[in-house]
Amino acid sequence: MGRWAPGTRERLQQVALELFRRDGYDATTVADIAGAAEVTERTFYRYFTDKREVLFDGQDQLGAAFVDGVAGAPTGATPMEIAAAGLDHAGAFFTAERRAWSRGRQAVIESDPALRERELLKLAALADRLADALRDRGITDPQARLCADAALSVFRTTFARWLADGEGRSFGDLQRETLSTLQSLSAPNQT
Amino acid sequence: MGRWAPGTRERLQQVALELFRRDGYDATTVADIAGAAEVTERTFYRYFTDKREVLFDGQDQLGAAFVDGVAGAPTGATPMEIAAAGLDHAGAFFTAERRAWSRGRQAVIESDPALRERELLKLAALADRLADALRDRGITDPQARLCADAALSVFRTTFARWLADGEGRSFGDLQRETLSTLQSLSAPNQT
DNA sequence: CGTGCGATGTCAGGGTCTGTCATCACCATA
DNA sequence: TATGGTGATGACAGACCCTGACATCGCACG
Repeated sequence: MGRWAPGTRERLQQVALELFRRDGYDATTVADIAGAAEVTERTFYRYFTDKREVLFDGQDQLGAAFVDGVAGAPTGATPMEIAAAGLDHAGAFFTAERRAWSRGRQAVIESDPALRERELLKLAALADRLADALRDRGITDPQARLCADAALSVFRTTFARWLADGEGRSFGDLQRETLSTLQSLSAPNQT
Repeated sequence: MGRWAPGTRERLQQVALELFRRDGYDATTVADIAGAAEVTERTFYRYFTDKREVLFDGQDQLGAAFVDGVAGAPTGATPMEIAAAGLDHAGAFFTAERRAWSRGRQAVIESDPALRERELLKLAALADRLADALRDRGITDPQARLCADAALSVFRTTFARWLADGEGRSFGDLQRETLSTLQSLSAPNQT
């Protein structure tokens, strides 16, 4: 391996987030980020395919958590229960310490349509992985996709609630609550 | 209104789709599209904010159909039934005659990640409109969002099945089938 | 016939992203 | 110590995307 200043990737990510928060995503050029991280613009593009991609990195672990949770679900469970096991397993990522950082990052993402677009693509990729894992559990195709989409919807909703929550409730608790809300959609509308 | 050759917008859209299919999205430049439509590149950007946007136009009508369907749903229905009314109403757009054109367009979209990204954004916007319509029907917020997402998942799945279907089944029939599949996700996994 | 207006053309320029080649630090080996 | 290989980085050049600013042209209206 090369022996240059290690952590170039992490430095770029950190600096990018700071600049985006301070000056806005659009007003920050890739040259700005690279300069602040003391590398060339060209080097930035060696680590990230995109200007946007610098904010979306490490979703692999989250996807793996989904898959692991699904694989570990008890046999004989309903499709939704299996997906719920994946959700529950992935929820461990969102600890109280990470919440402030997540909030800052999410504020940046929601400030620019291009970033929201990329976020949707990443979530779709997560849904694809989850659907694959469900198929491995014997769930056939229209069901696997619908179930994966529903699970990701629960995840997204929970994430938003977790960021907005002022009472320090845990991600897992919120997610179980959201999941039970989903189950009630075919019940008569509550007042 | 101006009196130049009318239909510039439509001409650009048609020409763009043809070029994308023939040469690929990435290999087609905006200058190519504009040239083929006999206008300037600058004019292209007066009609479409984006190179991608030329493929995504007229989703307003689809969103309006969702909203109308939701507004016309019977009172006392469950949230999911209300959303289903929106789905059913929107399904009328997808007639047998439009299927070949939809197939060609979808093939282009799926050929390039940037276009898939934009498609996801448009679908998310549809989900937002649907969620708003559900809130107007008195469905409160976590439910409205989950329900809208579930409905869009049904729509997406149905659309894919409709394009792939070789037996000429109608969009509406397929969508009702998909919807009932969704309802079965909390039932024991069928063999 | 002149004036106003809206669509288009023209031009300049910054930003994103890629290909290509040179350079440099480090490591292994003799 | 010297030498060569390897991988990360720098340095350009260039195509394409997209925008702002101003000029121009065709049509409508009085």
